[in-house]
Amino acid sequence: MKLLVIEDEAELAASIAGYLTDYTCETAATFTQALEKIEMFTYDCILLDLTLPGGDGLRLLDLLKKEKRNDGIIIISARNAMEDKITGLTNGADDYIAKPFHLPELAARVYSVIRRKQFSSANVVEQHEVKIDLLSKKVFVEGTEVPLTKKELDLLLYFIGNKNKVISKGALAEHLSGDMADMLDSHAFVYAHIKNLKRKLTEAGYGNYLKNVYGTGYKWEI
Amino acid sequence: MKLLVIEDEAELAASIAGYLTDYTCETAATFTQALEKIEMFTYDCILLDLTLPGGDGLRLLDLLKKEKRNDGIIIISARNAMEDKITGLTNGADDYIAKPFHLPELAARVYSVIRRKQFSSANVVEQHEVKIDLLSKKVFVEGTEVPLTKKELDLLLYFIGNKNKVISKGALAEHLSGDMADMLDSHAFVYAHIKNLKRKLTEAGYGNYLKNVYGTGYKWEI
DNA sequence: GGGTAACGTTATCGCTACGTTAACGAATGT
DNA sequence: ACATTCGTTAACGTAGCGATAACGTTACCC
Repeated sequence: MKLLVIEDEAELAASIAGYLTDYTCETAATFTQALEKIEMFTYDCILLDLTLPGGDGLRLLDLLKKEKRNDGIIIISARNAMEDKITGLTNGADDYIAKPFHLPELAARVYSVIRRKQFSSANVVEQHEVKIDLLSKKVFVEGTEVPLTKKELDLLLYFIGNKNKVISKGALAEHLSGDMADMLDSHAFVYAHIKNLKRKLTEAGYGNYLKNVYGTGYKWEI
Repeated sequence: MKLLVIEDEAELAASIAGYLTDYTCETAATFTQALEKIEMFTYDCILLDLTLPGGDGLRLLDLLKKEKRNDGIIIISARNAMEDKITGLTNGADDYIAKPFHLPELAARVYSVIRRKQFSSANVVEQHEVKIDLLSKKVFVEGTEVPLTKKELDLLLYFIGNKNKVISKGALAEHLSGDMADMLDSHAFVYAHIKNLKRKLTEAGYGNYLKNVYGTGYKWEI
């Protein structure tokens, strides 16, 4: 899996590349640099920062679509630039994430975009003894169905997409509620969903792979 | 059941193939590739994108009809290209779907085309204890007729064509009204038709296979 | 190593969003 | 004009959500 991170803030680009270790990440810091890479290679997913020095990021998007490329595209942009969001998505971007964002959140979106792209093989997600049918929204542990609520399934997919990485409670809260503000809030409700997810999985005979990291967050350790 | 997806956007072709798991899907990305496949094999249904690189999609349609082939044909084309729709249908296509479309919608049309072809004389769809005569638009459960309205029948066929897949209320609303905008609206009317369909089927002694998935949609689980 | 404070776990519960159902006026077709 | 069907509305039932509080754990400090 190959990713291209088009981002002029070197620090941010580096942390993204460092976080998404399941993928091979390349980076581009300027418009021309990005153009060169895009014309040279294809990527499974392209992270595109719209505020790019040396050219408008949307022009890159247009280019990709005009060439009928099927690289997945996730727009990265400043928090309140809502117009960008709309323009970006109608122009063919697959997803959008607002700065500042949290890396697990980004990872989940990248995972989701890539999964959507390969709809054929990935409408069933398998991880160890867990099988998730994304079309019927059913979850199986060793063949027996485990009924999960929407939020529990959301959590499970989030963890599987970020396996072996510690996710902060705040990031989880934000992902579940879809609300940026929840990053700062109490997060207490996350406990409830984590608890229920763990309980349902263990009751179905699945080992406890969802572990707490004291003072930091949770991780799905496989 | 064999399908041919003639579509140059690889991502879209993959999504279609991945969604229509009840059929064996082959894909063709160019005019010549499509031509080769068509001349080599016959298909139960051919999905034909008219905006095809390397030749006009309508020429493929003409070819199929000149050879008196009876592969079912569904035209895929850009949303507002209404002339295509008319030309396509008068030239012998069996159905038409506008881009961008939703996969359940496509599945329903594929299902419908194949059934129509397969039972061109009898024209009967059977699913479990449900029997649908598409010509007289009559529905039978274990031999006794169940009078359904147009929308209820439409719903039933939609669900049968997308069995075991969760369909969002929005997609159902859009399918029933034929209006893209209904994807976002209140969808309240969907409740009414679902309720009536369920009532009529259960009153006729049919098990309840139409299930709600909380916060997500409905599915026909068989 | 006890004490303590911060963090994590778990069960309970009211609230809200969602879904169900029935009734009715609007729209449609014959 | 009539009957049928459609989609809106409102009242009701329910599942899941997230807050709360009581209880366990972990880490840290002396």
